[in-house]
Amino acid sequence: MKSAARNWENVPVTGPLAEHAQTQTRYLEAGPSDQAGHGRPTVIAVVGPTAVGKSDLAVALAREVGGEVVNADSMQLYRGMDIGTAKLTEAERQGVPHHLLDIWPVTERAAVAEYQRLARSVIDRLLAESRPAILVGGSGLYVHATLDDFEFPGTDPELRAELEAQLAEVGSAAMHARLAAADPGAAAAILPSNGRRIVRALEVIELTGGRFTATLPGHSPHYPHTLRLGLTADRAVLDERITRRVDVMWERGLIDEVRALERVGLREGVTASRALGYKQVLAFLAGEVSEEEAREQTVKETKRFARRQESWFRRDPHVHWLEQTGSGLYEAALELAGG
RNA sequence: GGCAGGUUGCCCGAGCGGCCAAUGGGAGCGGACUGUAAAUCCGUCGCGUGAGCUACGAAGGUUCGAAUCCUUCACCUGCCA
Repeated sequence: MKSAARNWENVPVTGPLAEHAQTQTRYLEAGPSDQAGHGRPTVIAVVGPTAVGKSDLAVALAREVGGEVVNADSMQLYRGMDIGTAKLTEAERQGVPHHLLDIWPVTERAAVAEYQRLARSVIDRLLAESRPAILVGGSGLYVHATLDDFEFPGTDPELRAELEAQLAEVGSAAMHARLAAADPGAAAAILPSNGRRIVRALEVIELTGGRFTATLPGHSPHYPHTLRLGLTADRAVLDERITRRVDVMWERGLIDEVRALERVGLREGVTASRALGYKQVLAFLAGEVSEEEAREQTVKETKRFARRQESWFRRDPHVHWLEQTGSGLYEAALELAGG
C-alpha cells in the first residue's frame, strides 16, 4: 500500500482535484488489505460526464487488471438503445465481458433499487471469482446507490399512480403543504415546486408510516476496496466531443433506431422515451420539430446534462479526478489501480 | 425618390418621461437530489466587496429627471415608385 501514496504523486490532476489528494491518499492507505493480499482495489468505478471517454478507459483497465465491466448507465440498460446511448459495440469491447447492458425492454420503467440489486449481485459474483469489477457509467444516483451504503424504502405502483394523479390535479404547492403536515423535515428539504420528489416522499411516508429522508446519505463505501476514477475535460473540449458524438449518432442512423424502437413501444416507455436524443427524435417523428431542431436540441440538452453530471460527481470526496486530455491517462489510471 | 417601421444587456425579446441595471425566454455559471435520475427542481446572471461606475445604434438637444420626447447621422425593414 505504500506504493499507492507514491503513485498518487504521478497522477496528472487539475484544479479542484488537488485539494482532495490528501484525503484520497489516506483513504487508499487506510483500507484493510484484501483477501489476495496485494492491496489492489477490487471494484474500480469510472465516472464523469457523458462523452469524456469512460467506456474506453474502462475496457483498457479491464484488460489490464483482468476484470469485467459492469454498466452504470441508466439508459444503456435498455435493449435496442445502442446508437443514442453510445453503447460500445462488440468489437469495441475487445473481448471484455460487459454486464447489465440490454436487460430491459424500452417499455420498462427504470428503478434504481432494482438496478442496485442487480449491480451488486454481479459485482459480488465477480469478486467471488477474484475478478475486479469495473463499474462504468454517468448515472450518479446509480453509481452512488451501488458503491455506497444506500437503502431504498419500497414502492407501490397504485399508490404512486394515485399520488401522481393528485399532483396533476392540485399542483405541487398543495402537495407540498400535505407533505409539510406529514413530515416537516422532508418538506423543508424539498422545494414546493418539485412535484416529482414530493410525490415520492408522500409515497414513502404512507407506505412505511415513517419519515422520508430527503437528503442524500454520505459516501460510506459498501465495498472495502473501491477506487473511484473521475474523468474530466475542459468545457470547450467536452462540448466539442458532445457535438461530434451527436453528429455521429445521426450518421449511424439514430432516427432509424428510434423508428424501430417506436414500434416496440418506446413512446410509451416512461423512462426510455425521455432519454436524450430519443426524446428529440420522437418529437421529430411526431412532426413537432424539424430534424435539424431535434439534432440541435439533443446537443444542447446533452451539454446541460453533462453539467449536472459533473455537479453530481464533484461532491463525492472519494473520486480521483483525471484529465481526459492529459497525456498518460491510461498509465495514471493504471497506477492508481495498482497495475 | 415618397410613405411607414425598426436599432435594448452574450442571443432572442419587452419596456415607450421618474417606481429601469432595465419584465420574460435562451445560453452561460452554480446548486439540490434515497425507486422515471439522460429524470425532477432551484439559485445566479453589466462591472465593482463597497460608495459607485458604465449601459438601451451615434452625436447633439428638451426636461428637475430620458431606454422612453425632439433634431441630425449611420444601418436594417415593409408598402408605394
